[in-house]
Amino acid sequence: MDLDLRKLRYFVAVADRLHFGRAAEELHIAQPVLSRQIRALEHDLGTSLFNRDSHGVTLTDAGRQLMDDAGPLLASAHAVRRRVSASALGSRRLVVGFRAGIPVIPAARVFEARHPDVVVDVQRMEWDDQATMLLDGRVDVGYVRLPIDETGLRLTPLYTEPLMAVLPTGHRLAGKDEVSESDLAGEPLVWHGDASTQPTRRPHPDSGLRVRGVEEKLEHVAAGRGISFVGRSETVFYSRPDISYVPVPDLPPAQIHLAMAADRTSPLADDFFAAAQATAEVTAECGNYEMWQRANDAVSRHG
Amino acid sequence: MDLDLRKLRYFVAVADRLHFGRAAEELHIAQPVLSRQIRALEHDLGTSLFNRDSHGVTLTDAGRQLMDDAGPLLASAHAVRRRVSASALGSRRLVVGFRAGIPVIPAARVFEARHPDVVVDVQRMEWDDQATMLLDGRVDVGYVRLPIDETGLRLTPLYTEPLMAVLPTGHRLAGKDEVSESDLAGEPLVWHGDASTQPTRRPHPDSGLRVRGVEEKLEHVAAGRGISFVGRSETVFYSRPDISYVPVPDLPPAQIHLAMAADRTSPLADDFFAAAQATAEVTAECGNYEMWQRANDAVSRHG
DNA sequence: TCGGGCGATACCCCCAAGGTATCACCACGG
DNA sequence: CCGTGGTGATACCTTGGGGGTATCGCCCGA
Repeated sequence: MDLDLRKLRYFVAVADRLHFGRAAEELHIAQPVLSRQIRALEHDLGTSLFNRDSHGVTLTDAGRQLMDDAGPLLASAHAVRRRVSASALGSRRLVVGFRAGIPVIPAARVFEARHPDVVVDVQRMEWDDQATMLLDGRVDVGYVRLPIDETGLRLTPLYTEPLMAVLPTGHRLAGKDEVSESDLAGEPLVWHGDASTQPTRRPHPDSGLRVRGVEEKLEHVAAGRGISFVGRSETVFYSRPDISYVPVPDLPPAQIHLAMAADRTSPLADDFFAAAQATAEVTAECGNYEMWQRANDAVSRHG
Repeated sequence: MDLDLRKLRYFVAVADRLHFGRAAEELHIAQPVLSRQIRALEHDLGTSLFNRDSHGVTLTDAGRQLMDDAGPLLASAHAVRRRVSASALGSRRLVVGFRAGIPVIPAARVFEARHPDVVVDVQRMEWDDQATMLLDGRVDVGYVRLPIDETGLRLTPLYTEPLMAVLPTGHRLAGKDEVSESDLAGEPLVWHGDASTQPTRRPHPDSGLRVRGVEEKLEHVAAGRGISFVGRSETVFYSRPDISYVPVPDLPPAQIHLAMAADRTSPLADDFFAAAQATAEVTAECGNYEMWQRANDAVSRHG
């Protein structure tokens, strides 16, 4: 009658590896049990999900369809459990996710003014888990950078910011007012999974270093292992003496969106949405290094 | 470990009725079983979901939260099962839902030109099930009318159409070129659940007749039991001699959106989206009675 | 031809979901 | 003040399914 989420989880494990033995090991159950559970799921759905050839295990059409759907469904179930647990503790709390460089403070202030009893908790996200964290309820609402798989999400554009090249301070282009993409054509690239900071197709997409967070990226660039790109706001919050940032005006700007799980209704999250949209200008301006300099200059002149 | 969807379904039954015995009856299980299952669910979630006072059963905060989330989750699970079954049959088929008066043909033609092997199936929806049908997979993509609860849905605006008053042919205003809302202020109203055709607040919202489909609405209006409103396109597809339609320019127009479940990824549905957006103009124009008259006149002149 | 890898089968145990009978509690009427 | 009916919880039984181990059947490569 009802879909069995345990079996679904087992199915995902097998479909990921296309190998019953290793999937069973991963799930900490015996292989025959897994075989039987998958058979039961197939019986339940009235169709076979795997082709068991002598050459190995492959997905059927139905299996592929189930694979597409299983992830979001399991994530939703996880999110439900998480939210119920949270509301059981009576916690008036909103978890806001953000990508590196995006300040949550402006919107949080406005939000907390309207909801003095709610604590805004922040949680940094990376390119490869921003969607998952929203879908499985680890964050209630998040500032995300495009591109993102918007399956199961509700996105609202907030603002854009220009991209900057990340160069070691000693680099030949380090002092320039701006560079073009072609100026950097020959440089080795420190890859970030986030395609928003991947300008155009490079000849060898798997050559060079792959990093996950900004700090690692900067570390590699500072060590001279390559160059990279970041959104302008990151230059404010991650400034270091051995790194230079140079605008690259001919690259399309990075898009910052606000996102939440599409299958939810939450007055708190809605109000945070409103607060974030109201403060989008301010939030964007926080990423403007010139603005901070002008402000600092004004203070020091008056000091 | 995993949420048990059967227990979740049981929970919804109890929460709907706030009565264990009747919920058990509805579920076709014995009442003690239901009590035990709910206890197990509460234990699993680590919190109580119901307050069992001597005065009856009420939801706790956690229970309310779970109630908000349970419906969409169960609908998603249902949708997954449905889609897997469909793809098991190898059926290249896309089910398009539509509200009364909205022609699917223009978009379907464009879509079928690109996917000759896919059959476009159509399914009429009413105001009260349009969201559910999209969420539980009975339709893959749908033309919906606002307002709609967009939880779990992805909406794209297509076009708007003016509202028309529905009057019996003998009505004092039946022949007019247009009427204003105030002209109709005293008339009894045939209520449609769909608020898109409910102009402003009426003094007694539960007075008068309540209907579900257009045909029933027209039947009542024709019988002189009241007046009503519809989108302009419905006047084309539901024209009858005993009913007159009169434009009401001072009412805000009805909004037609295209919708699909947000937790899905489907190339077929995406292509239908594209086709529907490309043919939005034509689709809207199909609802223009004047256009059809001009076309008919041209044919008869030439015939 | 034979051994190794892999999924399926056979056969156990045990827990949980289903059932029935009954209890505990409370509101309410006589 | 005491039955009485309604409601959820408890006790106890049966059964199906999820967990395990041992083993088979099959195919492939040495």
